[in-house]
Amino acid sequence: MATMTAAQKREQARTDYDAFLRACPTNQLLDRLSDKWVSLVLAALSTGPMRYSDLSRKIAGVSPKMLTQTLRALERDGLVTRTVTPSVPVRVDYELTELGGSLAQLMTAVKTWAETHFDEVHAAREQYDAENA
Amino acid sequence: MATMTAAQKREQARTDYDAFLRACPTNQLLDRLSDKWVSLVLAALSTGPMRYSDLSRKIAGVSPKMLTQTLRALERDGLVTRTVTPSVPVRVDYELTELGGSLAQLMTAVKTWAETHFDEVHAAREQYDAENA
DNA sequence: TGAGGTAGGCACCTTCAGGTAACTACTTCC
DNA sequence: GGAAGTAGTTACCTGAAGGTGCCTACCTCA
Repeated sequence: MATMTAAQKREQARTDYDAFLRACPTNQLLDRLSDKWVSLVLAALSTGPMRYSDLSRKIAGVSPKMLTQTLRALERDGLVTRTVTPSVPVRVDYELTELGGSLAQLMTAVKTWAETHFDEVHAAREQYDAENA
Repeated sequence: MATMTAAQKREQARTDYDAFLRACPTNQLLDRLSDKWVSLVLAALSTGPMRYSDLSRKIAGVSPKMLTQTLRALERDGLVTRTVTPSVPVRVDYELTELGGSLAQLMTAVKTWAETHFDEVHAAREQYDAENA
């Protein structure tokens, strides 16, 4: 029948919306940026190329698993390059591509916003918390 | 003793870094933006004020729980205002503040980047997947 | 000779964010 | 009179992300 319960309609809408979101480039990029480690790796590499172990030291606290996973994802998206030098202890260098560099600039814009407006957000929070004591 | 195993040093570094990240305004903002529903609510409200039920319809698929949670967080950070009109079915309007508007503009910058570079990212992915077949 | 570095891979395990369902209290529409 | 809307709240539950530990294989330094 043509009639659906509200729950059924919501379910249908949810499925459609999920598909829409997965196809949306903005959403996909946000998924990338939102990754805790992606932003840190981008920031670390923005000063120049780095080796795997340099990264793991600079980004203290990252597990080898997540570092590898993050780097692979960035490499797949063409944001970093991975260069293997087959010397005796193998040496692997990671470097931002031009595309990766432009994304890092975007991150800088976010950073700038955060720094200039942080006081306002902080003040709003204190006020809100005080009012809803 | 002054000597620590590598694992202990990693653990220590992780704890320190976590504290550092929680204090970092950029990271806090990224946590906000990275929230799936926050970005959608911001986008929805950028066209003008909306009622609770309008939002839940426009952002199809959001559960009432998450919508409330998201709106409360945004209100707390001073990014949206919540106005209750005590008419007979109570009416609640949500609207972006000036601060929220500036954040929405930042989101627009992200959107623009995503749209202009999506093809490059997509091409890089296809190439990567082809090479690592 | 064994401890640590270099660049990860693999499998298990836990946690918690977010979804689901049910409820409020009052109203209007069919 | 019951179904649906308005604006949520509360309790419960699951799935997937991410952390931990253990492994390779070769090298160097003390």
